[in-house]
Amino acid sequence: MSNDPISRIRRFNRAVTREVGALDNSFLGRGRPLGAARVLNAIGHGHTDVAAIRDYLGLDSGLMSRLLRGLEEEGLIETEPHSDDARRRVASLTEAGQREFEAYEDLSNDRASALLARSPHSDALLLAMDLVASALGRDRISVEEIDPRSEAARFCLGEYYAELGRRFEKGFDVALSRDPDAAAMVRPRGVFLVAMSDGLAIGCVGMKGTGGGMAEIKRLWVASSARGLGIARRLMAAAETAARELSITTLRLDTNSALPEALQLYRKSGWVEIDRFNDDPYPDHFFEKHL
Amino acid sequence: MSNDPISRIRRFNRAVTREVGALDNSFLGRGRPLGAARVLNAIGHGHTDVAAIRDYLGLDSGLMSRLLRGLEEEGLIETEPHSDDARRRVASLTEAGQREFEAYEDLSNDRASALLARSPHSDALLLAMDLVASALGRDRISVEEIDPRSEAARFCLGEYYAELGRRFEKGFDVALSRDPDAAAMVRPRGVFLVAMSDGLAIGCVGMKGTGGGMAEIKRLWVASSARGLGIARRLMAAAETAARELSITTLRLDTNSALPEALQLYRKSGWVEIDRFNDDPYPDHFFEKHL
DNA sequence: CATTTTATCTGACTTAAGTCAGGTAATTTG
DNA sequence: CAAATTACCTGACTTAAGTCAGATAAAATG
Repeated sequence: MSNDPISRIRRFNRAVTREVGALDNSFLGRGRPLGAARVLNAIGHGHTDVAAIRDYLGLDSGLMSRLLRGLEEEGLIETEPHSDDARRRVASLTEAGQREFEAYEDLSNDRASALLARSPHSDALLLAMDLVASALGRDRISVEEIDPRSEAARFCLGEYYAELGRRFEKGFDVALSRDPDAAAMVRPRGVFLVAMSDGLAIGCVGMKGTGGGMAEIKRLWVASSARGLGIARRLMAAAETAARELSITTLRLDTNSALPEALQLYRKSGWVEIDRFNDDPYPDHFFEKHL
Repeated sequence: MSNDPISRIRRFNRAVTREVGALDNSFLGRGRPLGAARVLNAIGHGHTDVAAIRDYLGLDSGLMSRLLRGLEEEGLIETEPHSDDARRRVASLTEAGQREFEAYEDLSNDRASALLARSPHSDALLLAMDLVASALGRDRISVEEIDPRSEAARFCLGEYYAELGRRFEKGFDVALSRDPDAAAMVRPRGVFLVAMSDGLAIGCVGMKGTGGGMAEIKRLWVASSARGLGIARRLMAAAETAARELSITTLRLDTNSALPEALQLYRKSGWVEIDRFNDDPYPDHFFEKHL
């Protein structure tokens, strides 16, 4: 009765509603009703099209219109007709609006810092929060193509190397491995894909063109807090789609038996094991797939 | 920028606000404003005193009064003066009110089940939710004395034995250990204490009187999702307080080196290591503390 | 026992949020 | 190019939520 799954979820909801309730109040305390603050926030976060904001916040068009007029009168935003379609309007922050938006952001950040500061074992708490957020937001996880030298990509690679270091008995040193240079993972030679969940990178995969209709899959990683959501499968599928677009007909990859989930995924999705095709010291399994 | 702790907490808040927002709507859909539904719920959950409800929900006394009249007119609740103090009023559910309250409970349970059903790896998700709920609710964790044969106590003991099974190389079989009989952990011979966090038992400790001003500390356990919150320390402190009340002057306990956190706690809190005092096959360390 | 305090109630108000029926101007469609 | 559609705006309305100043009756206080 007190420890069954449903009670545990409801307990979680109660605990979090309290906390989030307190966090929602950060919208207050600046002398502006919640509706107006939400619109200001939406604009600050890049929702400029009035219809997009209305849709995002689920507002009636009449209410939306009034909220926009209110923010305009406060001198926080400006609106102008859309350049392509004069019926539509686009909103943007004025300088004062930008400052006000940042003040709200600071309030939210302060709440988050305060929560962190009063939590011991904050690493475990953050991991648990990541897991919950990824599970709740699983329908909104997207796979995006980014530059392998970008911040999100470097974050993923750092986590990937750290994971290998933990998994391999003798650790992992990037310098000893054949580090694929980033330029080979940019179109038209290859691609680098990340899985994004509400702004956080939770997985990645690289495809490195090697010439002659061939490419190698590298750096497949999924955050431990996001496993079991089918993300590796989605990343691999997206990589194969990109490969076809780039007229690549044969994909190869190497991996290690310390990564059994990866081995299982490859075997289940049409890859066939082949002989060693490089002298990298880490891998002990080699696969190939014809597209 | 996208993977720092503060961003991760804010991502968690966004994800959970969506979910909880959807859950809050379970209060709607029954043709009753949120305020009235919250009061009905509070009464259903045992807050009968009007002042207590007002305090719990943070409502103005005027508003509270009107909400109560509304629920009374709907035939869902009844109020009567408090028997000790006729200024105060106590509210209770009518039969119709009880049914309505249960309908709300069912809606909440359904939402929770739906979340569970669409989540793979629900064990990991539930553990993460427990951890977050315990961390957010750490200020509301209480230590309570309960019967060692009650459901909450048996849940704790089950988790404790499972934990020993995982920690000990050769597993753990209760039958081989000197299972303290429950009667020895009830006043006046001893006590059994649990740590409760918003309705969930997250830790326990037993004290078993052995006669002659002596007692043994048994079954100290804290849920993995609630470690680092100082719960073991609070449980032990509460057990010592209870021991003094029961005129016990010497406490003893046995433990195992596979439980290093426990060993460290005992050493830091005034326990001294002594020679083996029983022939139980599991323990390899023995401690004593004079009160 | 008169005074003060406490718990609740009532009436008069305000604000926020949302709904709905037109209205206007730009754009799309047949 | 007339008719329909679309995007947004405006005015009139409703509901929910909350605030505040007394009113009332019971209980506590000196």
